[in-house]
Amino acid sequence: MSSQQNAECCEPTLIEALSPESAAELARSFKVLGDPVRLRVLSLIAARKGGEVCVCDITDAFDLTGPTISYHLRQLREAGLVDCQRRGTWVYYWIIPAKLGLLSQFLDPADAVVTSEA
Amino acid sequence: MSSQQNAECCEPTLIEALSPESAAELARSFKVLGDPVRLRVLSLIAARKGGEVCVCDITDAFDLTGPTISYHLRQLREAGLVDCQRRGTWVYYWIIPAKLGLLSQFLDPADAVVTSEA
DNA sequence: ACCTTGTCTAGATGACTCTCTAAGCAGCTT
DNA sequence: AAGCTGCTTAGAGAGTCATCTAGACAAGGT
Repeated sequence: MSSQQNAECCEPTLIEALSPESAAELARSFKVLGDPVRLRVLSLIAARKGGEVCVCDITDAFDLTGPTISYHLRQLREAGLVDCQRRGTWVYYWIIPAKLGLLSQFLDPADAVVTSEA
Repeated sequence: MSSQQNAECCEPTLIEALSPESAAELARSFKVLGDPVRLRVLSLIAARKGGEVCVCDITDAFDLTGPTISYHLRQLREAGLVDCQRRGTWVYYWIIPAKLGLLSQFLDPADAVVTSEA
């Protein structure tokens, strides 16, 4: 948990030459976002008032088996996009906004950086 | 060309319940971003002064065959992330910023929307 | 102690992805 | 027109992914 590597020299953005290493790392995150089920799971969590959702609520929202939802949650977890905690019988998931913000800024560095005008 | 569907009712963001259709469409875009080669190609184009890059320059930057680069460029094209034009012998590619901005805002709606505090 | 319910892991399978080689088209140049 | 270079398409193969069923683990209730 809490392994955001934001302590590097600077976050990469699209308008800078991207090293193969940064590209590989970013691609891993975007690949996890590249599945409709995972996007809907993320959205379901993000839209929830308390910011937390029980796995059973997620499973109920899809026509998929428990193990399949569990698989997708693991992908999201390993990508650092969500984290979870067991509380008694149930396991609750929540979003890690910093990670999403990082990816967002990579795609649209205009927010953070003055783009290089010719 | 110029098929940005930004004329819909409103762009989806993470903090709103995401319809399966929107999820499928967004996932298609993120999936295309989920490859290190394609990210580096995008970055290479975005970082270029004039905003345009010839395919041969892209091919030179990778240890991959021409057809493989061509395959990735097609993925990017079909996702609406880049567009291209043949000029004489060479084909030039450029980025479609609006599409990237859309994806960026989806991930970090805080820029555009006041997030729902509990 | 046992059963029930919630969640995860293991293993299998069909589908898709990325890469290559071979071949094709487009446009120069001579 | 013949050949060369730049780029794309076609088809094949190795690897990866999403899904399932079966089984295991965890926690609570009786």
